[in-house]
Amino acid sequence: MRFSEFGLTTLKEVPADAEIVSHKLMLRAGLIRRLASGLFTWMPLGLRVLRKVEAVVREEMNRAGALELLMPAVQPAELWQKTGRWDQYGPLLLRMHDRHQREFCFGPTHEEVITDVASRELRSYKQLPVNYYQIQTKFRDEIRPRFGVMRSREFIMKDAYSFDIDHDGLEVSYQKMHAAYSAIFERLGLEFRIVWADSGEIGGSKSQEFHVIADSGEDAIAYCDSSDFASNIETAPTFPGDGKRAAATKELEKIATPGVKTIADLCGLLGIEASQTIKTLIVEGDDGPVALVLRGDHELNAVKAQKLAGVASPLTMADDKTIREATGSAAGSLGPVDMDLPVYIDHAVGQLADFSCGANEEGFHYTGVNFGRDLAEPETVDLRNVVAGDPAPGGEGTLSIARGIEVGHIFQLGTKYSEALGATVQDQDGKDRVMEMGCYGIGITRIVGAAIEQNHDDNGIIWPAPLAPFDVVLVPINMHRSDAVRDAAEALYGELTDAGLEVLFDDRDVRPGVKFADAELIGIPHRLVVSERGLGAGELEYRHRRDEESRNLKREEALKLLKESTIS
RNA sequence: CGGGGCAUGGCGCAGUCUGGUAGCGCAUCUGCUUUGGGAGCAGAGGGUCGGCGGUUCGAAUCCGUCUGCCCCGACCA
Repeated sequence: MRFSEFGLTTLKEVPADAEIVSHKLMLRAGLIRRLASGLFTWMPLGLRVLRKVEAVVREEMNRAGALELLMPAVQPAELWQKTGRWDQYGPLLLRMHDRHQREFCFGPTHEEVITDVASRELRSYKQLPVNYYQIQTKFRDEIRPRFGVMRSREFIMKDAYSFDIDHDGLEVSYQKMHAAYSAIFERLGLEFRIVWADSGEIGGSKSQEFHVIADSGEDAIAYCDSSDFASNIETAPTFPGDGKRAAATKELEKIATPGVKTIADLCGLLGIEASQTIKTLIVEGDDGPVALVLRGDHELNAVKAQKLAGVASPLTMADDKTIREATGSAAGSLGPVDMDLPVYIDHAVGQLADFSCGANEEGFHYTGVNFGRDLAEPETVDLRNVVAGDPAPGGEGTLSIARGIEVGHIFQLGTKYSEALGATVQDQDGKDRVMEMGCYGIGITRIVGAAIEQNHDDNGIIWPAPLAPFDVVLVPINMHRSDAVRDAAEALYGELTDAGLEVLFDDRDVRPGVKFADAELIGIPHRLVVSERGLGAGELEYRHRRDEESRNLKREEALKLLKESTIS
């Protein structure tokens, strides 16, 4: 491709709305342009990268025996009503009407449609197992689209769905996808981690996420430094303490704490650590409000809390009025002592002695609170997010926390959808059996952003070879004044292209600095410079995007190196 | 959806408080010079200042209202 014909516009300055580095670089390098909130056009350069991701995903899915098909993006409401998700999905689902006022949605995912397809297509256990996949545009009307392509409303997903006769079969299909996903992210050159996850809205039992490790990631993941345990922080468990609680040394004392509203206020006033305080949160419950009690320095885990008996799901914090009616006090002065509500106490709180908490009276707190004396001995539950240093499951090692970008997710769905939509096959005995399903997603567009988060420097993007929009950028110096340079560059362009390399030939009549800056910004792995100086010595200048320095190579050496390093 | 902020040539911003002929940088176009790390000089084009309504002799500026966008919280590939 000749740069002069490629229509690429790069930016020196970044639009003010870009927050994270991948978003900025994607705009500056001309990969994407924004149309509206959460909607992006993939410009020619960006589309080349997107196609590379798709190609790798497609190859590995095919290798794993999955069958590509393509379902409609627009789906009839009836299917969603049958599975109950028409009502459950809420505003995330983009709904619309056709001219006959029939209801449709723009598919945010395709469990309903694929299960309908499978129920019509699959008759016999002999047709199983089968795994259908597609690469397609989805739409989710996200509450808050952000970070460019990382969390857009319209995005491209590879979604796959497996059908098996029984759970053992599902396990096999699931493990195949586990292996295929690992192969995909390996090939894409990404540093990733597989973590246990909550299956959330989609439903089902077993579920794992594939995270690209990056500080800008929206998810926190907990992993063990001495075992292979890794989990989304949503589901990483905490454990009851060893029961060795310190003995009470202080008397219960009620003290005036005017104006104290937060844990930080309380610690400041009393000169104690947050870990010696507890906080009491009031949430909506099935039969009135419920109190959740955590150590002052810990965070509530919503996924865990909403699974507790009597707690409303999704988790909803009670409003001020409800709190006042239920406790007689305002948030900021709450505590479990003499609290007349169902109370759940976190494991870590059960380990405390001589702690401080609100007195359920505005402007007053207790200090020297102890279980077994001021409060009943607690039955504790797992309520909080793990923190670095917590013990890992299995009893060995401790947890560390990292940030991750979720680029893939695999689920064992079981029969939730096949049951609802009557997707059955006949087994060996001629009896109808509901098929066991798995579903497997990869965020194609998100991968592009995630790859940049992991591979960039101050000058721009550094594409891993399998994602690069071009293999080589060919930079002639002063080509428009030197016939020798022009001829040499044209010849190289032809030769490299004929050898099957994807070459970006920067034939623009601009100063060398501009070409170098653009080449680095858009992140082409190999750079070959043709200059009069080098030609005199029979040499070309080669530099890899990751190299510090360039080196001079004989023409034939350079060609050989390029041809060898880009064989895929 | 709750809380905060922003909206002025393609992009980044100033001007708004204190109403009086819309400005700067980048980008674009023309010419000359320059040519190994985002060139210099000279010139040019491009904005009904987000929409609507109001106050005023006069509104980018004041008031009202609507819309869009961004950031912080609950969702997910």
